[in-house]
Amino acid sequence: MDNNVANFPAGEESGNKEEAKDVGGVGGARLKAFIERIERLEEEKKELAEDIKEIYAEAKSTGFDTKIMRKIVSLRKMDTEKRREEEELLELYKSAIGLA
Amino acid sequence: MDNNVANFPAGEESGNKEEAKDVGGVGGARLKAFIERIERLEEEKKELAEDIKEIYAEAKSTGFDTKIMRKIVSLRKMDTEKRREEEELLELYKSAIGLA
Amino acid sequence: MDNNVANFPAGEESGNKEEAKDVGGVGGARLKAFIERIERLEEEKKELAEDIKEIYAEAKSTGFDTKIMRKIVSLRKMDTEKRREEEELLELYKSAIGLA
Amino acid sequence: MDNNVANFPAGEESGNKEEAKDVGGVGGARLKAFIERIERLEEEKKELAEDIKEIYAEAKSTGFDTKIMRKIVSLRKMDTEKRREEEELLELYKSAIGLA
DNA sequence: ACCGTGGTTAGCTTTC
DNA sequence: GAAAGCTAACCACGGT
Repeated sequence: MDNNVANFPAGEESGNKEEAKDVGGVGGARLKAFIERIERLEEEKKELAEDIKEIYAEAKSTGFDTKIMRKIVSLRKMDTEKRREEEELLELYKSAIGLA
Repeated sequence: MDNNVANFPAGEESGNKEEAKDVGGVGGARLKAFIERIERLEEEKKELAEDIKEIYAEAKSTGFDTKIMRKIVSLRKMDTEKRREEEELLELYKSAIGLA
Repeated sequence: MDNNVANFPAGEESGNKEEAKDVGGVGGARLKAFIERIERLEEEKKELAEDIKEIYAEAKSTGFDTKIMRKIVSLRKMDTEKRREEEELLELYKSAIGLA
Repeated sequence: MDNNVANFPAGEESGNKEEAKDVGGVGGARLKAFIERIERLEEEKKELAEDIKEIYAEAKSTGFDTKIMRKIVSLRKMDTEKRREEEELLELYKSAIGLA
């Protein structure tokens, strides 16, 4: 068994092998679509990262200490995560004692 | 309201240091605004990361090998970056010879 | 002898470059020493990881739910880290207002 | 007082479920012991990681390129693992032909 | 027994 | 040049 739909270099279009997994055919098209969607999202992600950087820069030019700001953001994130995990733990307890 | 790490202990308002950053005053409000903007963007960033994960999952369930896909995306990104750097270099050349 | 990835191709011993990092000479010996120290420590680290695994296994065979245990450990670690970060933040504040 | 995540909400002590895991009773003590053993080991693990970092730092200050060093360590590890797997395979062969 | 998921770790990038 | 945060590969575990 192999899921080699994604096999590439693929010279000739012909069905030179019954194992040929649609290289360059519709599978290739689908793959391309997937990859382009991913790339688009990664592009957006990168832009957000840059926006964040800019905010820090702006804050800094306003006189704030970015190191402190980062620490604050980090602590608040930890709070959030902690609460989330505590809720998960509670769920876990409940299912452990058959209260799920 | 909840965990206001961003609310300051804020001792004396006085300018005990000419670099004093307006602790607890209007500066606190501005800081809070900055931090919330940052948190919002980080939230969006996280969502995008999840979207990307989902696409990989979808592709996988279609039969594609995600490890290969990741490699492809990575390679294409390198191409992009390389091209971008080459263009920057070209700009540099142009400005160097007064064609900016 | 076996896998001497750390043994250098090392051509001429000569100082053909004043930046030369002593390739194949005494530098090689020092490098080897560094690498072996690292490998030893990584080995110990690996053993600790295995010990931890064993404890979880033992706990599991005693009837505990390891998933819950892992969550507890994780939460307690977060507490520790949070406290540490809060102290750092305090220091940061102090130095920011010139009380360092 | 500190963060006793490990203390249980612990409702009825009774065996309200035959699957009940002794919540809050002697099981709690055992659990606590397990968790503390784990935390101790993880602490040691962390210290080793720091030691390793220091060695890299020291090597760097001696003029070595840590990036290269990391690659070497990684390659040697692969060698080691490969050899180990080959030996396992050999053992397998031996037992297969009754030479175990 | 395998797959999928989540956690861990190491390496890279960027900041100070 | 050192330190930290972010990202991406890796691995181990639990569930099906």
